[in-house]
Amino acid sequence: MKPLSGFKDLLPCDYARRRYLTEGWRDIARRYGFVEFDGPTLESLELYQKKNSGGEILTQLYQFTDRGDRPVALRPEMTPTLARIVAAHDREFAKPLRWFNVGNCFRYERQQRGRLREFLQLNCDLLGERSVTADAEIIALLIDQLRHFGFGPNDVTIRLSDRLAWHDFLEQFGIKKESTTEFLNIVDKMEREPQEKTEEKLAALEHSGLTVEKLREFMTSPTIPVLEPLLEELAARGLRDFIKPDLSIVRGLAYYTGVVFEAFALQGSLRAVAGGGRYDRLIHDLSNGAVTLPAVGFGMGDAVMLEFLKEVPLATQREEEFHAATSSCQVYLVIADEALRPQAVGLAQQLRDAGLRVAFSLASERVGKQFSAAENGGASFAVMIGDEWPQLKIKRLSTREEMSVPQGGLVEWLMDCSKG
RNA sequence: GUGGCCGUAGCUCAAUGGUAGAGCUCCAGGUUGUGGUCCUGGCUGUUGCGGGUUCGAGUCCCGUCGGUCACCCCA
Repeated sequence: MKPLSGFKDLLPCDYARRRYLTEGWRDIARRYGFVEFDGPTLESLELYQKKNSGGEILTQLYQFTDRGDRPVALRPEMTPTLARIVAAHDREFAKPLRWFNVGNCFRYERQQRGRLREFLQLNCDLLGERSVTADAEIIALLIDQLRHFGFGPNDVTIRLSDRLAWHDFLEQFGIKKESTTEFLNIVDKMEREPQEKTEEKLAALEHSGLTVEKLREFMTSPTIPVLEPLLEELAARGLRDFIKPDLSIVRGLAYYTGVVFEAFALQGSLRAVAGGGRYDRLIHDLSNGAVTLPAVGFGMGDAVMLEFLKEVPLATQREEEFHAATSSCQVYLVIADEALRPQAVGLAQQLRDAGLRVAFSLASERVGKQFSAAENGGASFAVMIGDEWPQLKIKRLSTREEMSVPQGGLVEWLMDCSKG
């Protein structure tokens, strides 16, 4: 029996990789004062159909009717759940809210490398602040997440856009509000489609005097006025190198109202590793107008990140250092004389009480095999318990150097070493 | 959801339609207390699954499941 397509069994080595990722996510989110929350994996279908998510994501829902005939869906993303929770508890928290979540999400789509049907996503959201400082804070957090894992401006870039720029543009050319989504879709596909196709689509739209040339001219203009304050603040943080203003980024989700951005991998097979934007109306709409709370946030998926980590040398190196530091065993007790097993387990207990990760052979085994097991488990030290008792021979496995320590001083000796 | 490629031992892969193999891993040894190299030996398969063609199918055909790439879109 295999797991379903798009779902994964996580063996210990897979889970170690996941832990590396999620511990990094949490660490950096907390540096920005973000607190972790969670919500249900299963939600009412209605939460996603209130014209909030919109587009593609609705066709990818894992949806079904539960035993009580309720239409339900596994969450495809965290934002609607967050919006629902925040709308319900609005009065309980001082603003702004800095909330994050690491949770599994589900989308029914064809699996590919970096894309699964169940995946883990980091979500960071800043709620209750309308100004550009919140946008900057969120984007800085996103960049610091990436920097933490060893990615630099040559590995990843934040493509930044703003839907407000497009709203002005639409007005200028007399394109109706109802056609906004359709128009942004054309923009989204422009760089992937031949010009004739774009012209054709544009012609089908009601407008006054808009041409592909004018559209292109607008998109390639050297400065985008609405983005300037945000760019300035990011520059003040020293993060400007990561940013590439790009009006072709419009994002698929319907609820975005202002700034939108995507973190794009420059190395390897170009992919979006994270994405987000401002959604000032979602909470208002979801609560039927009861709560109005501007918000900005982003999501970052584990499947893409774990692939990306393998493609950038510095990122790979950092991950390996993590795994070395968190190996399942630091100290391996080699029981050379089976008669001393009681003393050995006593030592193991002392070492474990002191917080060290300790392993030893459970069966009588040749010394060579025990050293092999020590090596295998990633131990830094092997401690020989044998003829020398009550002296112990300690061997540093990386250098093969050996030293002698009395059994009473072992804990202290190892604690000193593990500090250094 | 659409199209292409792939599926053989735990892993990576061989095998002009004619007896299913190699390397790595793993296990056991290389005389009684030392691991990452070395030497010897050993285990492992309903060739993803189900049909069909054929004297004979891992190989050809159909279906199905899984993987992968592109499209779509995105985490």
